Amino acid sequence: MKATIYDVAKEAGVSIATVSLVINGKGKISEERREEIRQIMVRMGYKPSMIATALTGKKTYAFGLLVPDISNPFFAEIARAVEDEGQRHGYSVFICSTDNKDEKARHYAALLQQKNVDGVIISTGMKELSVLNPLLQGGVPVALLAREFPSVAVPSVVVDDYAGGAAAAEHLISLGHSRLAVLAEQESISSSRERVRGFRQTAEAAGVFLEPLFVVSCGHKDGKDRAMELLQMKDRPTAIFCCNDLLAIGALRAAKEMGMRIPQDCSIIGFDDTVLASVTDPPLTTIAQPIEQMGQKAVQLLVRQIGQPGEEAERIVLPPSLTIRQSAAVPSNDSRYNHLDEKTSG
Amino acid sequence: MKATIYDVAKEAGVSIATVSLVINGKGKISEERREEIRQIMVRMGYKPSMIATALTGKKTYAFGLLVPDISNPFFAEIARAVEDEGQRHGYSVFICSTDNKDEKARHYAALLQQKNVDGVIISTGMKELSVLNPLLQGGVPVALLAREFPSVAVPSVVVDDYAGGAAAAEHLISLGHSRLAVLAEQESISSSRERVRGFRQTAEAAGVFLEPLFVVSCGHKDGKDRAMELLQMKDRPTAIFCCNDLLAIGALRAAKEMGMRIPQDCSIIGFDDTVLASVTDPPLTTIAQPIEQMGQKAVQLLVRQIGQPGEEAERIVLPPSLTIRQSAAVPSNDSRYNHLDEKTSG
DNA sequence: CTGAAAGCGCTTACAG
DNA sequence: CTGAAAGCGCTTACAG
Repeated sequence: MKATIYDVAKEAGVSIATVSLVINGKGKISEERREEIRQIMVRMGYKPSMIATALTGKKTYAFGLLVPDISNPFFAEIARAVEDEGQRHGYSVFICSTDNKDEKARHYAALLQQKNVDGVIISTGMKELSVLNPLLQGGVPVALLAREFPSVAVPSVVVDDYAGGAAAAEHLISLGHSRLAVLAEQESISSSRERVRGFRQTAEAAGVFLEPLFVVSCGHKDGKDRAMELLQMKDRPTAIFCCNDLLAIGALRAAKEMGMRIPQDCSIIGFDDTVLASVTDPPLTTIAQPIEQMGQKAVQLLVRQIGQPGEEAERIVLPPSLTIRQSAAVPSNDSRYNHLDEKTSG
Repeated sequence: MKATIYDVAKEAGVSIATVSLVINGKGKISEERREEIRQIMVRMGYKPSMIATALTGKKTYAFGLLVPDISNPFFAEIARAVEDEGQRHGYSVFICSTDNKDEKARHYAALLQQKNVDGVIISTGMKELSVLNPLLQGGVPVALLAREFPSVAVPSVVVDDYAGGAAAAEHLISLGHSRLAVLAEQESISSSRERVRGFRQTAEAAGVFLEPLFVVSCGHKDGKDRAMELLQMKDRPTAIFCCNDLLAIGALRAAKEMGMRIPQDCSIIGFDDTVLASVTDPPLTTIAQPIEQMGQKAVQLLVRQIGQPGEEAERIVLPPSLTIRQSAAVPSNDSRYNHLDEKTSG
């Protein structure tokens, strides 16, 4: 069997208390003894059992990461950042894919509590408070990542969605577009609403108003269909702002199926800047989220909370940035799809 | 604080032993008492602490998943499959990205052992046995997923790499290609070697021999560069078999940068069939791995081992399948890139 | 049918 | 400078 603290104590001819003290670098023990015991530990291949350590009231050095789906590239990248930063602070992470279902989220939250995790990072959408509340009441530190829940004071890190939407609008308008459309996520997703709001207000400030019919929200799978409807309207938009890259890819496909060329016949701009964006054809111009930084900040918030519970809930807002690739360009008038008047800027 | 078994015992007026028995559905306890105690548990919101449970010699209901990088779509999809099947059996999973570095793998392996996980699924490349051995010697159940380590008897699930390579060759040859190239992964990756072997032998059996210069192995980042070199050779290949989708994407880019059209000027075929494959332009024809099934089988192997240690190490080989999209086609002679004799079949 | 007691592998006051 | 003892929240024989 694996060596326990008793084995090394016996081997060293001391009590387990002494061994415990050297493990934790505590107490006043002669440096010689300390070193001697350390040697014995490595010789015996002794590693303290973290579960015993945890039972004794200390931490489990594990936390949970709730995401909609770990196989979604955005969350996979988030997970990597969280894992690395967690590791840096000594934590392991449990992955929990919820498919954005409150029920699954609740189930995972309860499970994580039973496992006595030191905290949980929530990056999944939640309709109800019923997933957050048990955690909060159980005194489990929580940090929100790329998600918010207005009514509760929980530390969170988000990208400035409004600014992201604004940047998209600015780019499109500077390119000379004036018939703008938006492919949004479900109404319930606050980040998506903010992106649309930023996009709309910035466009309007520039004198470009969004046709109500041109702003549509999509479910998980119907991005392509919605985009196609958009592109089939008369006086169709010359540019589409998509609230995430997956949606943008749907739009790309819709356009391709209709025989349109991107960006000549229609500009498309995405949001997130995951691997996918660099791989599509054409590569996506998109609003980049600082994914790595977001993951890092989230675990830092969580770790701070674990260290000093009851701290004030900080809210970190990170700036997005525009990544220009090739899916957005100056609108052209010579395409067979542009049979309408276009006020092309300079 | 959270309720403990003592709290519910007191509330129910029984001993903690009795409560424990009803928790575990053991012992002979009158159905009324049992039910009464159950009610009390739900009323008090009592959930047994899994860490105490684990200390008592039972399981932690957690296992580790070692992958090169969770943000790599292939492994992200693997992780999702593993998570779901794990969940189905009552296990949570720790993610561990190793970047294919033995040192990181060893570190994670040791950590997982300290955390007393019930097992670990290894899906990361390892150069040395030094990562596997401590686990094996520590009696930690292990299952290999999409990776093998010849010299040790560990349950594993892999795709039939040879057959995958063969399928790629068959497809390309049936399309009429005769100047075939291969973009392989590092020599050390056994699955890649097998794919190349299957590809080569099948081609040769059909009378098509691979130019030695046309078989190159790439590191993590230089797929595009290697592909470009390939495409710049005189008598350049008309088709490239890439040992994973990422490499194929590199080849796609190389071709695009050189002004070549895919598949008209060169056919490209990948391996894996992750999300990426369906998003590129043109969408990738690729050899699909049954990712979900692989993940499921791996956890089943692991769970079986946890249940009955010392079982014989089973090796499960799953068949790959060809997913035809648009990156491979009949070689054309009219391209400016095809200035050379081509024996185009039928 | 149910309780007392030991034990899992640690940590932490408390003595000395 | 170091040890004896209690305790973390459970499970498991062993009695009765």
